[in-house]
Amino acid sequence: MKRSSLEYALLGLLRQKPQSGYDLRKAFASTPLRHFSDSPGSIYPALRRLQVRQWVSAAAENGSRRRRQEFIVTSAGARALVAWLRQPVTRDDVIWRLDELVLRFAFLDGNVDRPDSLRFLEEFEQDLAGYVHELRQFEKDFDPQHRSTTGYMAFKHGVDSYQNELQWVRHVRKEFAEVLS
Amino acid sequence: MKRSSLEYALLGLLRQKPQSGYDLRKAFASTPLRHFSDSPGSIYPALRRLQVRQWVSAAAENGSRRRRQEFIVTSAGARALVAWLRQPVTRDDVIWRLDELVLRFAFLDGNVDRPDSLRFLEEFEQDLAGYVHELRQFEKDFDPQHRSTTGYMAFKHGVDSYQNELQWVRHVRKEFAEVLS
DNA sequence: GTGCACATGTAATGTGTTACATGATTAT
DNA sequence: ATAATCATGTAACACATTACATGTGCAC
Repeated sequence: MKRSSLEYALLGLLRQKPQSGYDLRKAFASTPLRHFSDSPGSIYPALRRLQVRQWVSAAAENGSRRRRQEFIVTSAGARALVAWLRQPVTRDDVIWRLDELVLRFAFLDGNVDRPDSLRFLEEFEQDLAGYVHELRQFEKDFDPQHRSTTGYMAFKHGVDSYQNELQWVRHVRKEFAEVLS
Repeated sequence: MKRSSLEYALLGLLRQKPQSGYDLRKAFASTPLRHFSDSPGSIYPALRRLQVRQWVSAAAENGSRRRRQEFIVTSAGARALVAWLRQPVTRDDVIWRLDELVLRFAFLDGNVDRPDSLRFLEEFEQDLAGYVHELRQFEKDFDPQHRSTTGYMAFKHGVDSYQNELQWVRHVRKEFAEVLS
């Protein structure tokens, strides 16, 4: 069940617009975001996996003689994407897969309805707030003497990063809540 | 040459204090930070690799009859760690390996001198500032209509994250510069 | 005497990275 | 003509994850 986030990223992009592997590579290369490699060695095999799983289907384009295949998301693929988006947000997601949560957020639009989006953000905020609280607790308890200075600073910076993330989620959630009411 | 950051994380921790694989696992499990798994399947093989490369040496402990081996960093290992820390910071590091840069920062203490630390921070700030500028540029240029709303928000959030990171680096660099002068 | 923490490992699997490879079309 | 871009792929390699496996010492 646990698929790589690259596969979902491809699926999400293909939902927005059917395109070729090359197009997707360019999207990753030009979009300054999201840490997906534009190397053919990652994207083409991933597309192949999606195709085998029948989450996308390939249509050979013959507009030009140049070889090129566009991928489109099948209905099964769309269901899989929505299921991924609708998954409950867990504490582990917040700790280990924060990037994936942001990716899920990015694809909410057009794939799930507003109540679902709001629920996603509420869970996100809840778990993130809980984790930030834990980190603050840990920060208070531990003895700064035992750590190196830069080590301690790096730790505090980590906590601040999560705090910033939390502020963003709160802000976004409020926006969503307003529009809904 | 490109070693996994897990290996350097282990090396850095072992430099701070010789300890066993189990101790390191506990450190990863209890420290709420840095996304290293505490699974034996990652740590023990990594230690083995370090040992084969002679960056650490294992000393069997026989204080108790319980089996346990402590690892200590060899001089070659220490040199490798320092070489890793002293590497120039590149744009690619900033984009693809930000976490590794923070990890390097955490281990500066006790391994490189202040001028080297300062140089690290200067390069970090430079490259990060350049990248943030690029992102802002990209943000201005592209057409918000073509993207989904949440997609656009996620992008802006990404930029903000980098901006926050930059602020932190600037702040830390100033602290370091003051102490040095 | 049973369960828990200590302590170390291996095997299967999936997947990302890098490098290599091929060929078509367009621009200069 | 030749370089750049379009377009797709494979192979080798390293690595992380997960699950499984084994055994010791201590506390209750």
